Amino acid sequence: MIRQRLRNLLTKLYPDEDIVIDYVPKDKKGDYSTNLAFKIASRTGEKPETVAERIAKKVKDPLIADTIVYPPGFINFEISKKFLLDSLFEPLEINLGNGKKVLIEFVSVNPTGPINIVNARAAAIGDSLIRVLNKTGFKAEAEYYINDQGRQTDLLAISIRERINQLKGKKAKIPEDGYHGEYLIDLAREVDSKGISEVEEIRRFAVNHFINEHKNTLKNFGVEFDYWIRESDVYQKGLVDKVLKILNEKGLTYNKDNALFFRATQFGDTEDRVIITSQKRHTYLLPDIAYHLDKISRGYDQLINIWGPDHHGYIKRLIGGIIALGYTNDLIKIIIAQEVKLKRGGEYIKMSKRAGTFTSLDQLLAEIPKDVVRFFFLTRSCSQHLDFDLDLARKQSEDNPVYYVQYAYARIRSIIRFAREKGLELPETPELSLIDKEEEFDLLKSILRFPEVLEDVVRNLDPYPITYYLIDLARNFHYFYQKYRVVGDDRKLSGARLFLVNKTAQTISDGLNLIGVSCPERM
RNA sequence: GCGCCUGUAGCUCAAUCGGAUAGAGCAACGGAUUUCUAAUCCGUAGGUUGGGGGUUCGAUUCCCUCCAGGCGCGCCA
Repeated sequence: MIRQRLRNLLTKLYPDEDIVIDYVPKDKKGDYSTNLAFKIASRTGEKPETVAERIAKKVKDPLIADTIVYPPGFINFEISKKFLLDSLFEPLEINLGNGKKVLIEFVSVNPTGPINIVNARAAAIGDSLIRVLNKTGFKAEAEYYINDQGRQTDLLAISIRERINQLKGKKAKIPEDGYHGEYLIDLAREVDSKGISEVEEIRRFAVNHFINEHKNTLKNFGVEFDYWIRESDVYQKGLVDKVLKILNEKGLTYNKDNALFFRATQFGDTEDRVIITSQKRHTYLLPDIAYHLDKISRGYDQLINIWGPDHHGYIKRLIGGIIALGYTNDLIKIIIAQEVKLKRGGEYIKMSKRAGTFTSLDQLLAEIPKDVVRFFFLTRSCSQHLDFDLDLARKQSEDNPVYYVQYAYARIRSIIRFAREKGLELPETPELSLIDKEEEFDLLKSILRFPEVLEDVVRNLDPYPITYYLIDLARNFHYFYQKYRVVGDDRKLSGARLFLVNKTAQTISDGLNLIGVSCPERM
């Protein structure tokens, strides 16, 4: 990684400085730059340019072909062409994780209805993060948590029972805070045909039904989980009682109004939280803390949860619970994936699973190709709101940038097939010194930035820069392709270029794979 | 009221930890193919980065304030 090498170089010279390496704008000389001179000058009171000149003289490495100081104090490094060309031979190996074990829990939709579009965004983000982490030396696993106990599944079962009554023409009333979606009618029919009528049994059947449905939907979306953990498992392991005992012993609970409160305010929450209601029912928080204790005891170095924005108020109390058990708060990191707003007919749709007004991922995938959806979700940072206009989705899908990227790949594969027809195979030892055009080097530099993009993704735990990177890489290829031929009369030059574009295709393929998008050989 | 997120070209969005003259795509207009895929490329046009103040050598980025929008604030999850 070139950026890292430059960083190490400067860190050796200035061990106390936090070295930041940036890219140089296209109209300036050089490839990478640092603002180090500004930082030092602001402390010493010198002119940044003077400091920059001094630093520039000290930095020497075969990697650097030239060092240019730009007023008012930027130091730009031009990377040696030989180094750039030699880098093409190196396989992509990035170790940022050192085998660190990471568990990402995401989607975790309640088994009370289909997966909706908002959940799908989290699925795209989480799955991509897993892939990137595993590519960069972490050992990352994906987990899906199922709330198969508690009030929501009670309401589900009762709602289904009432739908059955309705089907039979009996008097039926779905509870106001129950599930009113029409998707339960078919399920009610199925439950009834199996002769199931007791609420507890309905619950069990319905929960399993939705878990299977979620598995299938996610599989169609290209997302697979290593573990499916049920809330009931957490109870069976006795972890809920254990957590309750610990919290009680530490004096972190108290009784008030017939309910048991957890002293969440001691951990920065705005108020203490009920963990056992006056009806002697556990709130979600208690088994959830227990569930996280389970995760921790399975030996992970880092836990990551991806939640929707409606849960942000929940962060303090959960992390509070984890700290209360004696762990540090940096063990867990919670990513809030901002909302997806659905638009139809120019108007926003208010989505609610309980009211039954939402669009499911299955419905979306029936309309829009998976590749387009996944790419689209990752063109926004996690923290950005995202508008999904269903009317325009189809139209937008046609000129979606994902095709721009895939097309570059397909073009290259076509070139490679063409070369083979002409008797030109991909050389193992190409004469890369024949590469000398500006467009060729722009493409080459773009390829070499890939690991740096992954480094950014890991640092911010946000995969969206990959899509922008791939568009840029594809663009650099298309520019090159437009101006120069790969397969021509000069076999050595053709071989070198074939090597370069093949590396491009590999990088595109790697990148698309990291965001769960396919890579067609022909388009 | 409190908390979180957002406001950048006509539209959808970038701008990497505070860097250099704020960039792409779409839409509009004008061009490019005897040769490896035209789902491509070139050109033209498009901006008071919501307003104001502050910190800084430097602010789309950080702080304050105001305006506008979304979401959350339960003994539901």
